[in-house]
Amino acid sequence: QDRRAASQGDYDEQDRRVKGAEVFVGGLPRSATEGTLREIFSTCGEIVDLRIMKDQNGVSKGFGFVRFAERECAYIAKRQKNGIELQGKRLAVDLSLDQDTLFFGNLCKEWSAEEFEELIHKTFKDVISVDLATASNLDSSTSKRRLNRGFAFVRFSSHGAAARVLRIGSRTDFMLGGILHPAINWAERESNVDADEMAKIKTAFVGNLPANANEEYLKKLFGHFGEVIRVAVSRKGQYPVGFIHFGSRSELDNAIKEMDGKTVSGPNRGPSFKIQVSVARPAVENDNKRSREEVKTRRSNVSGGKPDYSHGRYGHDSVERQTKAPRLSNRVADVTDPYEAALNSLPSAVNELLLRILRLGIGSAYDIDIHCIKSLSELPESGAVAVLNQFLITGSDKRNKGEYFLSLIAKRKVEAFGAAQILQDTTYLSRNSEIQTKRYRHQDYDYTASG
DNA sequence: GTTGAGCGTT
Repeated sequence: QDRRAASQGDYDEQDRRVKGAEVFVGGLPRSATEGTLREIFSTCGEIVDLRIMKDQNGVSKGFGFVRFAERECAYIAKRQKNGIELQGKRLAVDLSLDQDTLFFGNLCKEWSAEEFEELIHKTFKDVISVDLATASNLDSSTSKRRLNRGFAFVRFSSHGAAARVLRIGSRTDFMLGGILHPAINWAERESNVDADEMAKIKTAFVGNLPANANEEYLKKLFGHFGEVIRVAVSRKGQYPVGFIHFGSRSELDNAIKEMDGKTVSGPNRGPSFKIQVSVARPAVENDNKRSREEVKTRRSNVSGGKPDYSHGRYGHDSVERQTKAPRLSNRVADVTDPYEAALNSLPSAVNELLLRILRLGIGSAYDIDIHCIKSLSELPESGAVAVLNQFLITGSDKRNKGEYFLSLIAKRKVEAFGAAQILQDTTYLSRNSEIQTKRYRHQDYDYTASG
């Protein structure tokens, strides 16, 4: 047990060291194994972790990840291996997105940013940053204490650290600050569902069910938590999953608290299993039936607008999401206005985000002046999107918004510049040969250990 | 061909 604790600690150390050192490998032939990957990439530097993603049946999905001991190795891997052929297929090698940020929803709106940050630091380790969505001017009419918007983004020192928190935090008894069960997810995997809507969800998602679980069985299990309006079992996947519609949110919260992670006996006193209960994801509304025009009007009439779950740190939000996102503006473009022209010259995703910030009053055209926009346009689209998302969340309570906006841009530019330097730096080639001759003991880390 | 688990029907 001590050894396990120690190795967990080492793992965290390792995690931190190798940040940014992972490559994504796409275009793998189905037959390629992890051994194949290792063979290919071991010439780039020391590999500390590598995996090929597979479906439930263990069939390769055709892509994988290789994590190196050093960041430089990832660049080398990209240079050396991107586009090479493997069994007739062209490999795609790029720096991995290496997600390390979690979305926290269903938070207590009374928490101040400071309180929440402290709470997060007390509850989890390896926290890098905490961004609680603060109120924009939505509630400016009320004189009472400013409420937060009920969601936050928390960044961790590594994917592994974030994944552990996701595991722990989506479990059971897990109550943040002892009072609520937060909705935790990977930050950029979420769609455009607003936090208020999320808090209204009264449906439980029930997972890890045995194959013979049915509606009746679930009804018996969950009936006494309150009013059960409807129970549904879906058998689309290889195991069934359940949905329990409760009469109120508190009944749902209680059911999660009591049931998630519990060992229960299966249907007809079948073998027992660990049931998993969580807040269901919001049902996807199908916009197809509704005309685009209707959507536009409906959305633009919502005063204040709604927060967006997509953190967009990497600015490559799915096209699907982009097309679903409310198309802004009944604005009449005035092309003679240089400010308007600068706005229009931005990529559409950037333009929309910026318009949203202006519309929500998180920043004004006075704060985000034409200089800011020019500076923003010098960033790659993904960087600009990231800056705007960051501003969207943290900008509203900043004193000098224009300065803050520019500082976010500057940070991005330094990052971009730094990366370019690394790529052009020839010294890493000689370092590479050093790395190759060094022999490290490869350690297998226990991903399943739950701190 | 960007994961890390799983999310449907009235």
